[in-house]
Amino acid sequence: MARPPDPKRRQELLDGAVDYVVANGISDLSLRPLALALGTQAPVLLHHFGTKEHLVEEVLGRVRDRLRALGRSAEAETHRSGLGAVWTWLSDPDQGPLMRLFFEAYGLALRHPDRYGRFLNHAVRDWLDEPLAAVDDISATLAIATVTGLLLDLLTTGDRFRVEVAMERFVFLLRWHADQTASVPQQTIKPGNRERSHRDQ
Amino acid sequence: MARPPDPKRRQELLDGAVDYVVANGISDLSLRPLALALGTQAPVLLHHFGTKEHLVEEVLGRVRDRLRALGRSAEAETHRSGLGAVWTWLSDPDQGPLMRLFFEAYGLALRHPDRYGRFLNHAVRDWLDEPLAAVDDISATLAIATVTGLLLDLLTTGDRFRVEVAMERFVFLLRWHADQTASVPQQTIKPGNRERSHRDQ
DNA sequence: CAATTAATATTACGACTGTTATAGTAAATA
DNA sequence: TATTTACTATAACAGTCGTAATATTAATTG
Repeated sequence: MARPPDPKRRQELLDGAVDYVVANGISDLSLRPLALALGTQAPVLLHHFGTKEHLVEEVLGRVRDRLRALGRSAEAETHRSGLGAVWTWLSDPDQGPLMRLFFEAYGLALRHPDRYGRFLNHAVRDWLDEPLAAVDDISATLAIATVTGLLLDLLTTGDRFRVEVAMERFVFLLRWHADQTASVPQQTIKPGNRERSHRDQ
Repeated sequence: MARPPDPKRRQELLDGAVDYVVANGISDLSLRPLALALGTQAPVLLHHFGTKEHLVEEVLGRVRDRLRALGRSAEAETHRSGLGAVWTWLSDPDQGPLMRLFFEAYGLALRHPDRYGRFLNHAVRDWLDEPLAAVDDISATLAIATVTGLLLDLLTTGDRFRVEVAMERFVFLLRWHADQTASVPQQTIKPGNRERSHRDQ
C-alpha cells in the first residue's frame, strides 16, 4: 500500500559520485559541489547514503572494484607474463585519474585508518591474493611493491621511458630468479639467511 | 632605532609545527589546534608565516630535510650495500610517523600539484640523485620504486617479516644484475629490447 | 480514490575554517 | 628616555562544512 524504494536512483547517484571522485579526488570532497555536479542537492545524498562517510566508503568500494576489474583484464592477456600484463593495464594513461585517486586514498587511509580502514585492508591483499600471486608470497610481495613504486614514479615524474625500462629489467630479474629456484624445487627462500631475527618487532 | 626581528622565535614555531604535523598529519591540519599545541594563537602563526599555505610549504621542506638526513645517515654505514642501509633507516619503526606523513603528503601532492608542487618535484629526484644513485639510472629507479612500495606495504600490513625477506631477495637480484653487467661493461640496458617505442607518449 | 511512503526541494543551524583588524605589550636603538 | 618596531592577545568576519528539520511532490498499492 505504499511506494517501493527505487534502487536504480541510488545506483545512479553512486555511479555519478564515483566518476566525480575519480575526477576530483576525495581530499577536498564536499557534498554540495558533488550534489551540484550530479544535478541534485546535498540533503538528497544524505537521504540515500545516510552520511558522508558512508558515501565515501561506498565510492571507495567501487574504486576497488574497478581496480580488480583491471587486474582480471590483465589476466585475460596471454601474450605476456602476469606481471607485465598488470603493469600494462595499470600504467595506461587512461587509468591515470584512477591511480591518482588510489594513491590519494592510500595516503589518507594510512593517516586515518578509522575512516578508510576497509580500503587499507584490501590495498595490498587484493593484489597479493589474485593477479600477482607469483611463485610464492615473497616474489608476489616484491612484485606488488615494485609495480606500486614504479606507478608512483610514473605519476610523479611522467618519465615513461625510464620507468618502463626499469619495469622490464625487473621482469627480467624476477624471471631469472624463478628459473633458478625451479631447478632446486623445495627451497623457497633463496638468498640471504643472514641473521634476520633481530629485526622483527 | 627599532627592535630587530628575532629569528629564533620563528624557528621555534616552525620546529614545533613540524613535530605536530609529523604526529598529526597534514590532511586535517588546522591553524587553531596547531597554535594551541604550540601554546600560541592562530594569528601569531599567520604573522610569522604569512599564510597557512606558506607554513605548510616550510613544514614539508623540513620533512624533506629530515628524509635526506636519513639518506645521509644510511650512506655513513659501511657494512651493507647502500640500498640495504637506506632500507634499514627508512623502515625503522621510529621513522613510522615520518614515513606515514611522507606518503600522506605524496598522495595529496599528486592530487594538488599546485599546492604541493615543490614536494612533488623532490619526492623522486632526491633519491635518484644521491643515496640510491646505483650503477645507472634504471637500477636507481627500480631501487627507489621497490623501497617505496615495500615501505607502503610495511606501513599498511605491518607484516615486517614478509616485507624484509622480499627486500633481501631484491638486494640479491640487483647485486647479481650488477655483476652480470660488470662483465660486459659498455652495455647499460641489458634485458628486453623488444619493441618499446609504441608505448612512449 | 485513498493512503502510504519514496524522493525532492528549501531553509536553517551550529561548528569550524583561514584570515583581518585592532589594540596592547615588550624590547632595542637613537 | 623617547621612539620605533617586533611580537602577542582578543575579537570578529565572511565563508564553508556536514547535517537536521520541514514541507512538497511523485508514485505505487490496498
